Amino acid sequence: MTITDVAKAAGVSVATVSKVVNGRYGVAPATYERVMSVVTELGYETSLVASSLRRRRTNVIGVLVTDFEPYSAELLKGVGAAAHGTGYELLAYAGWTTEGPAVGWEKRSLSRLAGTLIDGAILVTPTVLMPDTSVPVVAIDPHTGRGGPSTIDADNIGGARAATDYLVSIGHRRIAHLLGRVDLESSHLREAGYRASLEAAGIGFDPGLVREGDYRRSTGHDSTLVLLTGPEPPTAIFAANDLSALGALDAAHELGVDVPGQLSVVGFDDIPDASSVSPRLTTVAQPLHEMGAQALQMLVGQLNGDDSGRLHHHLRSTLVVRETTAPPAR
Amino acid sequence: MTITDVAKAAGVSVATVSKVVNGRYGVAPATYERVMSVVTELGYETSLVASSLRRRRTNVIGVLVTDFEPYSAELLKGVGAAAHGTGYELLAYAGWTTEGPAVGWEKRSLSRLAGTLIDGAILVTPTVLMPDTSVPVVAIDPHTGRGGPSTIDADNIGGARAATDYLVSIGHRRIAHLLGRVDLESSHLREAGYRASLEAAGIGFDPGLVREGDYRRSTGHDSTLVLLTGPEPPTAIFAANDLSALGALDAAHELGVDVPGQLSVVGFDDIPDASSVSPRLTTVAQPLHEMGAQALQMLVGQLNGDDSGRLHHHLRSTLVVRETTAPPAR
DNA sequence: CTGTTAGCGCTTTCAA
DNA sequence: TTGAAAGCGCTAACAG
Repeated sequence: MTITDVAKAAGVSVATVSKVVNGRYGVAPATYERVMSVVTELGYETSLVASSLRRRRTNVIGVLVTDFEPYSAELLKGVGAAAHGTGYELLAYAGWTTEGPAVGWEKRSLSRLAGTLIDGAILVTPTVLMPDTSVPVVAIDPHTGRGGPSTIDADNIGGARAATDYLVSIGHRRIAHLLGRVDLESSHLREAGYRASLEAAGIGFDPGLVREGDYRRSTGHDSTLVLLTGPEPPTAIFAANDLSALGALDAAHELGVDVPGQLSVVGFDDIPDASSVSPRLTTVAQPLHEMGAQALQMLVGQLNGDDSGRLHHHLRSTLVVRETTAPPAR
Repeated sequence: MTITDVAKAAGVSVATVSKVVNGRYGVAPATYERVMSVVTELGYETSLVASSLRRRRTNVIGVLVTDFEPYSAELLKGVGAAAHGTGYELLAYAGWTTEGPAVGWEKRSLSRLAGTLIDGAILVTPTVLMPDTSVPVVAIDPHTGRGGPSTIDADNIGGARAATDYLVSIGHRRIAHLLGRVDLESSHLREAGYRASLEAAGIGFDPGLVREGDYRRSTGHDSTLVLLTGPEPPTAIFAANDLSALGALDAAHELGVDVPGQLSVVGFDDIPDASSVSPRLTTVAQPLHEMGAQALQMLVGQLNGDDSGRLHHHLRSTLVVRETTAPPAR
């Protein structure tokens, strides 16, 4: 079902059909009617691909993610809600298909889509700096806070500080940390918050208590297994995100370690699963919906030419105490 | 940054670059190296749009949704998880931008994307029957169970029956129902389950207790307001989905009606919000992740030519009793 | 082994 | 008011 089929059926040229479909001037009313009736009868819709190749704008905004996991799904809801009434449609693209290295996926995705399919992009957790992009871009939880595109993130260092402070306040001294993805700024900031808290409490930093977490459930699981079976296991774990915290919970369960009786666990993000697992996860909440919504608003602003320059929005993060934290067993 | 730029920089023809990039035979090693070095230096990636226009396959599967709301986001996670390792990339498209009628949105989206951008599509809650599609299609929670494409859904009638049976079992007699989207089969089935339960319990059907819910929070809210301020308010509400159930909770809260003390509420779907609101929502859980995963597997099967014909998978739904249900006040 | 050419579906000048 | 033709970026058939 192409424009050529419609043109043939209506007995006019392809160009005329294009004009009718796009509401251009210079078409006789009778012709307009005839073409339109054929269009509705055949159910023709202009191909996004073909028209985007020729045209400048598509009115489609791309949300580029590595994967559709809980974190990006939450952001997506926020982006989606904010997109209503803006006249833009949304296209979410998961561009990392296990082949090749994850680092740089957003460059590939953006190159493949920008300039043609999408008018602008929201990059979720991009891993590299992209100085020159062909379309407006807003990054959520980016590699680095400055120099690149406009960014949105939550208070990573403050959130991590609050989480660790809380663990200290209820009596923990041996507090482990599961690192995030080392290619993301958020990961370093959360570690920094963790360290700052220990230092403020006068607790010496023990490198043996810091392990990779990678923001992934399986990695969190594996590292926790190592931690708990070591000579001097921690009494609490602060994981750089909820997914790896859930992995820690998995490992504790596997070893028969009671949470929070023998081990406290704190995550970061507050994805939906955090409040539905049992026991419910204590975590640092980021306003994910709002972050998505603000990203969309910033991008639409840029697309509409509100030249407000590079923006960097920092949203608040708040500790949510649930059921995976308790004073250490003595 | 187009293929022409690369060709120019490498001093070869566009066709040669294409061959190198796509790993075709018939390129001298020296040429290959030179072109490749230019490609990496310039960071060139082939445009998905342009290549899809010319080529047959794109290795991209489209997930077509009206909107990124909790229900479709959960499905998306399941689809995403199942897509790993299949060699397909995922593209989720939200095609309904408030302009024009919602009914038929999937036809428009599919026409715009199919044949060029995507090799196959997963349609989430499609509203019309689509007899002839240009690409393989799997529908989740479709308009109608038979005759169209392959489908996935959960036990709607059994779930609704279980929900209403439970309300009856704890003593409710005046049980209202918030309808779903009338263009979806699931909505009718859930109403049928509700009615069957009433009949089995010997409770007369009262049309005044059935109101529109539309699967939306705001509609659920409005209808509940009407219900609760009427002459003979219900003691329980079975909403056709969680979103409208949350709307009912909003309304009850607004009127100072205690849930579950003065009003019981049951939803359907078990979206993440159901277990994180307060009080936590009693609901009928659908295995959303699994539904998404199965949809992807079915579609990949079709794309790979496993001609197993039209499939119709029915998954189980289970009542999850939480905190919004209690015996009626006397 | 390399380049020329045609064409995917569409929009947009520009002539007729 | 209409249509012919060029071209968006790319791939594939075919010459050279």
